This record gives sequence, C-alpha cells and structure tokens, in this order.
Amino acid sequence: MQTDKKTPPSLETLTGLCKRRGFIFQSSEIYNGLNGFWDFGPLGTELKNNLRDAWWQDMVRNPPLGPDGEMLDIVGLDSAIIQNPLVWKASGHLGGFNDPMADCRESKARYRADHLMVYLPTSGEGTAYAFLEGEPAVAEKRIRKAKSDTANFSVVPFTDLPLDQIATVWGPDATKAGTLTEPRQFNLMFKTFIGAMSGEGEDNTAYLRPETAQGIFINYKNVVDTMRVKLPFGIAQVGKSFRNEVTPRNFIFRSREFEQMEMEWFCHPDEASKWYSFWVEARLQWWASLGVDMRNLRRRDHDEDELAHYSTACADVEYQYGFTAPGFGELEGIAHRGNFDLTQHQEASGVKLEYFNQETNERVLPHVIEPASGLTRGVLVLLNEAYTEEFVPKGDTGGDTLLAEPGSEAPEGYEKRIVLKFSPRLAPIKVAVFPLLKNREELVKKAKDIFAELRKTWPAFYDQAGAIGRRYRRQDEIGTPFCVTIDFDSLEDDTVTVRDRDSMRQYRIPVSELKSWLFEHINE
RNA sequence: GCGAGCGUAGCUCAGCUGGUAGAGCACCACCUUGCCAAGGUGGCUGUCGAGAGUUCGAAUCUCUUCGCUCGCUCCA
Repeated sequence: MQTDKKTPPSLETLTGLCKRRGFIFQSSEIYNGLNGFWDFGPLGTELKNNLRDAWWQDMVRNPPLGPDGEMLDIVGLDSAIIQNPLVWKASGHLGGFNDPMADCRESKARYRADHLMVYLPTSGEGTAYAFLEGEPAVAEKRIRKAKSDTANFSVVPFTDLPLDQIATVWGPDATKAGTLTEPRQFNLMFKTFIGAMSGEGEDNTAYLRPETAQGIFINYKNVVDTMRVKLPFGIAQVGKSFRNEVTPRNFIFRSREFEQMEMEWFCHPDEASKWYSFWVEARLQWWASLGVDMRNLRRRDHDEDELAHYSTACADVEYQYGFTAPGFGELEGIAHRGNFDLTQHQEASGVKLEYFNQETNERVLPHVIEPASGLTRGVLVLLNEAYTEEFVPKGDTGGDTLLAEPGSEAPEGYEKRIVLKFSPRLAPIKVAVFPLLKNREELVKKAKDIFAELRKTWPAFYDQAGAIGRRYRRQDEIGTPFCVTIDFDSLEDDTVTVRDRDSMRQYRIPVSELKSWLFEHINE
C-alpha cells in the first residue's frame, strides 16, 4: 500500500512522548541524569524485547533462504560482557579504538592527531606548519609567505613530535603558532578491575566489551566442535555493548551503553563476496518486513578510506531519522571482515582456528560477513517510523482522516490524533479491554473476565476510566493495535466490538472467536 | 575536553526593575457519558538544579558547582 510519506517527528516530540508514555527515561533522572545512558520504561522494554525476538526468530530460528534457495544454518550464543583483555588486544580495539585528539585553542577545531602531518624545520629552529593529511597546500602557502622553502622542512606525523615542540606548531585553522594542545587519548573502551579487593592496576584491568562480535569469534571453535555445523554457517548474538563515546548525542541514537544484534557468517573465502551481497540485501529487506517505509531506508557503501581497521568492504543500512532528515543515519552495518579476526585470534592465542572440510580434505580459515545492527537504534527507528499525527473529523467517525505534519494545528472541524502505528508484531501492548461504562457492574465484570483470558496470551491492558473515546486515544498514543469494548449487546449475545487502531473501524466479533481473530491479526 | 544555550509542579511555560510561587494541560476521585479525548464537582503535586555570598528580605543580583541540550570527533 503506497501512502504519503510521513514527515518524521522532531527529537523533542519523540523524547517527550517516550517519557510521557513510559517508553524511555533519562537514566538516573532523580540524580540529574547521566549523559549517554538511558533507561527503558515498561513500554520501551516490551518494544525492545519484541524487536530483539523478531530478529532472533528471523535470524537464528528461521533464517532467510540463501541465494540458491537453500536453508541456512545459524546458531545462537550469549557470551560474557567481560572477556580476557587479550581478546581486545588481538582484535585491535586496544590500539585502534584509541583515537588521539588534538584541539586548537584558537579556532576550536578538533583534529584526529594521527591525521595531522607537520612540516618540521630541518634546522630544528622556528615554526613548524601542520596540515591535514593530503591537504598540504595551506601549510606550504604559509611557508612561502614566511620567505622559506619546503625544501628546508621535513614532513613528519604530528604524533611523532616531542611534547615541547608542539608549542612551535602552527595549526591548520589558526592565525599563529602554538595553539594546538598536545594529543590526548580518547580510549573508547570502559575500564574495570577484576577481583573484589583489586584497585587500579595494569595486571587486573579488564574492559567492558565495545562490541558483541569478539565473543563470537572466541567461541567459534567451541561451536564448530560441538554443534556439527558445516561451512557456511552463522553464529548470532544479542547483547549490551559499551563505548565511552566522546559525545553521546541524539537521544538513544548514540549512547554509551547500547545493545547490538550481531551475526557472524563464516564461509569459504571463495564465496565471501557472494555472501556479502546476499546479506546486504537480506538485511535491508528485513527492516522493510517490519513495516519500515522503504523510502526511509537506503543502502550506502563505504568508501575505502572510511573502512574500519578490520573490514575489507562495508555497507550500511541507513534510515532517515527525524534529526538527520533530509539526510540519513546509520542503523546497521554489514561488514566484510575477511579472515582478520580469526587470524588475529589464532596468532594471539596459539589455538588453530582453521576449518577442516572432510569431503574435500581442505583446511581453510573462513572469511566472515557480519551484519551488525543496533537494537537500541532499531527501537529509535521503530518509534520514528510509527509516530503519526492525523487530523480526524470531529463528531462522527465517517469523514476522511488527514495525515498531519508533526506539530501542526488541526483545521476547523478536525482534531488531532497522535498514534504510533507499530506493526502488531512489535507493539508493546497488543490489546486493550474496556467496559463501555464503568458504573455498570455487569459490563465491568464481563470486561474483566475477557481481560483475564486475553492476558494469558498477549500483553494486554484494562482501562475503565473516563469516556470511551479518550481511552481509545490513550491506546493510540502507545500503539496498541486493537481495543476490545464490552457493551450492552455483549451481555445479550456474547459479542464484543474490536476497534482497529489505524482505520478506527469497529468489528463485531463473538467472544468465542475473539482469540482466534486476534491471533490472526496480530501475527499477520 | 573546548565553545554556546538552558535548568520554576508529570508536561509546556509565566513570574518585568529583589518582598517569601502561578496558569494551561495532564493526573486522581465522584457524577455524567450507549463507541472515538479536553461536560460538572472536588483534589494532589514544587528542597524555584545544588552550594556560598550581597541584602532586613533572593526563583529574581554575584560567584562556584552539578546536570542537560546543541556544535567539533566517532559510530551499532
């Protein structure tokens, strides 16, 4: 069904709704909060769990068919958050996740220190001129202006300079020398210490994992040895990861504690690029299958210079978030890791990680394709995607509903309705039950009986407060797809009305068929 | 970490040049309500982010501090 593309809500609108309705709260709020951390409220928890379960179902238990229509084999894993620190040394995170930064006190610019180069006077005296790697023009111009020649200088990395020489450096965006700070380490991994009596020290330092993937690589051999898996196969894991982001920003988009859904697909080196293409496409389609508008999704292939230290190719699934529009922001990355990780761990641990194919008598170190998505970001996408403002005609229920721009005022004769249009599979509450009137005992009793029955199967909600329309609207705002109302006819003929969230239509359903009706519509 | 902005009820805010806190919405109870929110009556809510100073007196002025938001960097 092609409908008008919705304008995504602003971050304020979304965070407001999330707080007001119990989806997501600022962490440690009563202590003034803590930057980069978020707590999931009752509804946010349900939503996040539903997304996680959908991923697990569609990735581990019932993965998509392969490129030739074959069934794929993917098994699950739940590894520890804290691992032997040698894991992070081998994976490159201890070195590679360590970005030295230098700030310019004058221009307020910040540079990756390892991206800065310097024209250093060979005489050892006088001003040195810094420039961004590959952009020496600025520095060279300044050298000419100082009536000197680049021949009198040698080019060295900024990070190789002794500390006392940094004061002689003229920064790329400064008007004079001496404005750059010395490079400071931004270690993105959270440190902790093992042992109850331990203080800080090198020997008992451990790290909270910055990604779930390494837990998979270090268990690859265990899985091969115990699960009778044959190449190609996958290992999947969902869990928390931690990164000391320099700047957590944009609600839960970039937080310091977040959740990932990662799958490592191990395959023969010769088939790696085939599988890479397959997974990029499969992952894009998966997000679409959750009801995400394809017009808000796109594939973006990484340029070579932005590839992470471990990958030889990478494509992102990007989403048009409210705060990035009209641009896009990352949701999932599908990386071709080659055999980097297994090679590293094989060397560092001394344990052979080759796969032996009994049929062909061949030993290979598998290559890895990694679809890694952010569960936390996925929740943000679902909220963005679901958030809808509509103008509905006042009074009767017949007139046409109009799609509204978030934050706009309803025209004469209309009123605004805020509704989260989650697919029923993902909605935190599946069904709400109301007695038409709360001061009629028979209605209340029957409604509670039906509620008691439904909650055995689905997350359900009972409400008898206020006017019936108000209760419908409250459920709209948290995305409950169906509301069941018990009225006076229900007492006569044992039927109820089921009200559909999106169309606001009502269906008369016999109570005996209610569960099967809901089952069919929730799992469609 | 650097720069800018902000911090008064659950939410959105008012409170001008200092005199000891207010409005709408929300929420709760009861009434009303025979299907799409805001009809009636009543009710709850505040260490005015925190600390210190000036003053007879500070939400309001000064300093310090904490936190949040935005930009620089990074990434699921």
